Amino acid sequence: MQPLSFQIQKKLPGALGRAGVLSTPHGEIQTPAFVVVGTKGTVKALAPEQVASLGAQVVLANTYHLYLQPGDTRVRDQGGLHRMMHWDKPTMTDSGGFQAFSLGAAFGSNVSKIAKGNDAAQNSEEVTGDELEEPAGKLAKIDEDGVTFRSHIDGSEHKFTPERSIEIQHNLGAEMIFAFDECTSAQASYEYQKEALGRTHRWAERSLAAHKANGDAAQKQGLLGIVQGGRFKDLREESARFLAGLCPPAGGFDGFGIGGSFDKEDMYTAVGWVNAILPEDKPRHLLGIGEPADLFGGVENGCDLFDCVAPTRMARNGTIHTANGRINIFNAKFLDDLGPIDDGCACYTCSPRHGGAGYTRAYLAHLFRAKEMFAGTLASIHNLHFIIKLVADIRQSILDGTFTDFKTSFLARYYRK
RNA sequence: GCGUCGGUGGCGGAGUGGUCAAUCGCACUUGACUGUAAAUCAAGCGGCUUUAUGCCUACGAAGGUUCGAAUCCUUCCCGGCGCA
Repeated sequence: MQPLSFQIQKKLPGALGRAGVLSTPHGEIQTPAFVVVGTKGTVKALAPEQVASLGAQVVLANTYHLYLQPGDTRVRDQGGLHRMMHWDKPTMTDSGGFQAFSLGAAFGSNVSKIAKGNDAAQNSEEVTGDELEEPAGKLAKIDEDGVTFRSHIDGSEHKFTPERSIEIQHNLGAEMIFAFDECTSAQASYEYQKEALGRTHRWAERSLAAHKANGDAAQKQGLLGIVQGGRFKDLREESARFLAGLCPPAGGFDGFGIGGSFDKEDMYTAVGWVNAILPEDKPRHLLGIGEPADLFGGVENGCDLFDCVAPTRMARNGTIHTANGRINIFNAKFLDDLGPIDDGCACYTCSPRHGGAGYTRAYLAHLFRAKEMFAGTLASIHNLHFIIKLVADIRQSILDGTFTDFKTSFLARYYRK
């Protein structure tokens, strides 16, 4: 009995994209879908009912964070992630592999997992390996066995191995869990990416073995293996082949994650390299990606699921998605703007009610400047609605056979200058 | 009226003879944010330009001392407090 089953409904002609349905023990997910991030067992600033009302189908929490706080056994003893946070739809947990990056190579710097322009290692002669660039004070150290973290909360030391990550994820109880991997920096050299990839593959085998060793959990939770390889075609393809090879007809991974770093310019191409190789009948989750253009590119190149902190983080920081592009609600011009946040949007924040229009830009500008908590709530509702609906609309356009037209018109409007 | 303390950039508040266009905080302006270390972070914030170890104007006002003053002296104006 497999915990996850994936049915493709319609494919995008001449491309890797598809619309489908992913069945889980907590219900179905219509794919492509945007997964809302709720790192610590809550989508920041929102009640679960609000998250559900936005059309969210899945929430992703984080292994490292919940292990530290409140502790995975406490989550288990509260009935698991669903019951603890009052979310009865599907959930996922990330393995903690991203924290190997964010608390390791990226700690104390501005490096993103997306390389832009001159960020890439080939343009930086300084970067020849992992050690040279590592910032002082970083909180994660990687070795063959796993990652040693110092808690960002109290500095205490903790070690994650593949086996430990899976055990914690079993305790948390999401129906989709991830293999423990090493998320690398976009600034890492080819040599380092190759070395890290080998490690990630060995960790994938260990994660899979640890998962299958717990027969009870393996019945209820699906394990997704994570493809790495940075922005290098040969490494990405090697990774996809390796993980696919761990999937005999009767077992193996229940789906795949595509993680790590990319060049902004050809992220979609890189995703396509991988998805051309991964088994077609299992879901593919593009980890940590959620810009509108990237969602189109990811879907077109065969991804079914996306999660990203961007909608909620940007919302809390005052950047708001509109059909005509992003706005920064802090800009002085919005202080007296009595117009809607995003004309035509149907979210709670934008919807007319009480005999009037939705909340105005001027009101949000005020709430943000006044540091009122409701600002983050209203903006998070809007941004999440925007992105969730975008992915749902992309899905519908695949079913309708209008994907290309939809993509062209949406992007032209959103990114026009 | 007498005494006393004080008047610094939008606000609060450092500075008490040179390295001061003036620490810092707030406010303001603009950016950034892609498996959340993030309701965070970064830059700017007197004027001008050839954007510079540049020029000008500035620390209540006016004079003065000094090579040099936000910093010292004198007078005036304004405010707090105390005494009448």
